[in-house]
Amino acid sequence: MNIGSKGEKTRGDIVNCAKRLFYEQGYEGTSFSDIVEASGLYRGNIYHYFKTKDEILKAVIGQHFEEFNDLLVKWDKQDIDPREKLLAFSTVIIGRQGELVEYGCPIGSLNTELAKDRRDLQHAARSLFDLFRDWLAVRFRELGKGEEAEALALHLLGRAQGIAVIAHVYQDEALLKSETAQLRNWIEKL
Amino acid sequence: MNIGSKGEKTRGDIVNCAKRLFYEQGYEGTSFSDIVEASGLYRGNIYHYFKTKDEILKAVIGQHFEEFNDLLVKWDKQDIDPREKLLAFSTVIIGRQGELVEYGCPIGSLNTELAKDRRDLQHAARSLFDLFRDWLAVRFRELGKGEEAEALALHLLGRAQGIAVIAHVYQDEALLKSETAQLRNWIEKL
DNA sequence: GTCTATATATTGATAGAC
DNA sequence: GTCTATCAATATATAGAC
Repeated sequence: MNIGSKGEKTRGDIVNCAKRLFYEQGYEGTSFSDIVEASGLYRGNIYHYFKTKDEILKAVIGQHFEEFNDLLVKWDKQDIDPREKLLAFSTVIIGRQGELVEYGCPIGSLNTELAKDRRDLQHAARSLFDLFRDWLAVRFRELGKGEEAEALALHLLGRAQGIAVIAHVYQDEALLKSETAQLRNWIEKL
Repeated sequence: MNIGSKGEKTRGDIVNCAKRLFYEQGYEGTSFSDIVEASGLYRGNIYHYFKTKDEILKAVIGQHFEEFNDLLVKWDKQDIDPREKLLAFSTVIIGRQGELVEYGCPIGSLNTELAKDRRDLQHAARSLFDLFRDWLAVRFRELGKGEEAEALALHLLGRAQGIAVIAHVYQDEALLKSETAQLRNWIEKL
């Protein structure tokens, strides 16, 4: 398949469509027919690009990974100190407030769903956590945290996940903001 | 239906069976046939007690509520100071370490799943969060936290959820323990 | 209250004409 | 690469004899 071909566009349309549906309805909660309807394509057409629904999910996870990675690379190119980068991370949480409150954290909720009964797919989804964990650990090392860096990265990830879960469960934007402010305060005092 | 009748036992068997399956496989991930097989009952027999699968889930949520409530009442009857009670709460998190690492927090993962596309059922599941939130708020008020009490209760709930998500995603008991120790430390310094 | 048989819709997936 | 038709399995749910 050539770059810029029609096929590549169609494939990308399928992935972006599925990415939104999986986020809003969950993976199991989204049927193949949902993807057919939302994309406006024909069933057979989608199966031409992806042999199974699982393959679509893997492509969706790859798409998430690319987007988040681009964001992290963008921050790294900016000449700001590590603490500012950590604060930028904490801001991502409330970046799309409405979406997070309505559908939860796209990474956390996907992993939580898949870890129940599709651990094979969860291993793929976990790569999204790894991406942030590794990036955060480097930032903490730059802050002089040395051996603590890895633990601090996981701690920060956990704090962010906890905030996302509670804000999602209670559909509460104010709670999301106040908890995020506390997290930013924790970063600033480090 | 009379107390102690055979029907009540059968009904209880169905609920306990479904409770375990919903926890281990998720609600959507558990089929009616799974409940039939695991309980050893006949399809029609189960439908005799519950009109729909949703009704089974509501009964399961009620069962969770009763068990957690009994636990909180038990703690309240013990003559220990509020801080000790908060520490007891933090210990519940690691109470069944293996289970939490393997299947996640039963309350959090259920709410996260249902919030995606079954918000009606999630409202029922949220009552489990409310149970702990209210109990924690009273404990913080007893600690003299006044108006902060409600926010502290939600903060602690979020911290616990974050720890559960990360420990579950990474299947890491050591992480669960170290993060819980940090949380206990936070409580002791309050 | 127990047990069997079946209805009906939806699922993910395939075959093959164009 | 597009489009239609359909498959086999599984889902929840129901009817009704015993």
